[in-house]
Amino acid sequence: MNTQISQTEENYLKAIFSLSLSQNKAVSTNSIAEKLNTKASSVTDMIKKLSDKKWVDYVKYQGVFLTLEGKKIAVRILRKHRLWEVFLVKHLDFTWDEVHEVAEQLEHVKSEKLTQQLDAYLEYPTHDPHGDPIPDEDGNIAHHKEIMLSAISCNEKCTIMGVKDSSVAFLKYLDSSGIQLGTLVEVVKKEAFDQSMHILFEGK
Amino acid sequence: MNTQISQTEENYLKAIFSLSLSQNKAVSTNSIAEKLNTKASSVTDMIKKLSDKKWVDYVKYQGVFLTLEGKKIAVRILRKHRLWEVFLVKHLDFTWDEVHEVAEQLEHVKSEKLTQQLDAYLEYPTHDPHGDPIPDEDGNIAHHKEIMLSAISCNEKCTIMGVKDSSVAFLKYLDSSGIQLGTLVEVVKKEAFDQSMHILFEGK
DNA sequence: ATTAATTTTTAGACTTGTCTAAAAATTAGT
DNA sequence: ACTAATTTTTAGACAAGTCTAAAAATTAAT
Repeated sequence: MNTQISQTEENYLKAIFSLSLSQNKAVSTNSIAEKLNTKASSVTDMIKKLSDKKWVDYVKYQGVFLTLEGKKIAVRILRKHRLWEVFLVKHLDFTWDEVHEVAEQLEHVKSEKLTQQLDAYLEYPTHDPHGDPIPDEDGNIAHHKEIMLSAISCNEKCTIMGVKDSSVAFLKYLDSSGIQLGTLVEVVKKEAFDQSMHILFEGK
Repeated sequence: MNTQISQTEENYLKAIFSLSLSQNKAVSTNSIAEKLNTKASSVTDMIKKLSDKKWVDYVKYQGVFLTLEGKKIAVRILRKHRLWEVFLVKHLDFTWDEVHEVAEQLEHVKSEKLTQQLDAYLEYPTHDPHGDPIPDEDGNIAHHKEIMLSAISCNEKCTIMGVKDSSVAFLKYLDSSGIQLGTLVEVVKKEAFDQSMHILFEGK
């Protein structure tokens, strides 16, 4: 019996974890397939393996939930991913829109010591460059209740703590607009017809 | 046609490169199998693929040579491996006998920018923690002619620049003896019958 | 409550990388 | 030079992960 987890398995657990955060129902086969750019049939096959290994609870046609063990694994990978992102930005001059694909590779490197030492070296960061919280060694994730900018009403002020859409294009757009994490923003005007908004920050 | 190189292919090229350094004949199927802890039949299969991709010149029953392109790839991996080793020792408190297996994983991370920035961050190191030279961006490898300690005659002094046997056990033995890279050593006595030697350093 | 649309699963096939066992080629020994 | 030992290759099989096409189950719609 193969006792070592594969990168593919890790990616599935990570995807399932992330999908289960935004809902409290079982995660559907299709949503996983979409997230991982693969086919539903491939997902079904993999789900069976993950289920055999007791990392997900699976009921045919109903989708999956992560088990406690599955969640632990997913969080560990998330932790590594975000620590590496911090490293890349803080020490290797990466911009926040460049880190993702490299961190996707680095997160699979297996070494307890590496993760711990990296964490210490970075001085135990609590958030990654996108403002997302970094799980600690025991898997605890600090999360402050975030409010979508779109939910802010007129003339309110707030600080950008993180971004929901981490696509390279969107991050680049924010950069070019001069908006960074921590930027204080004020909603000035909202167009009723398309929900686009005019915001004010640092005088612009 | 698959244009991206796999980790397995990278490991084969690296193995072939390292084997071709210690000889100037074609690298044999068996020696590769031994190095990679696999079977000769698997090596034959892989060699055919590498040959199709023009990374090795292969003549049946004669073994392989790396092509220029194959050598380039191998050297790039070696460079990454050794840069990561420096990082692990310099910044993450790894000892030189711990770095190898982690570097084996990190060396496969694909990002030009990552390698370049890491190199810059480490201030362009020329040697890894074992004293082996780090290829530069163009693949040039600095090598000073090293002399085996066993070739030193009585009462001569020399400085340890690198180690040939990088096995964990041997490195730990050196550590526990207090011998490090750069240690000045003097050969005091050589036993004629088994070539074992008594050496003196820093008073011991 | 049946039919229609969608989602999920199964069945069979393909790729990568591996293995064992047997055949072919090379090298070594006398 | 001819047999023996070794090395290398071939043939066929297997595991992981993926795909397409078709079948089964679920959900939606009238």
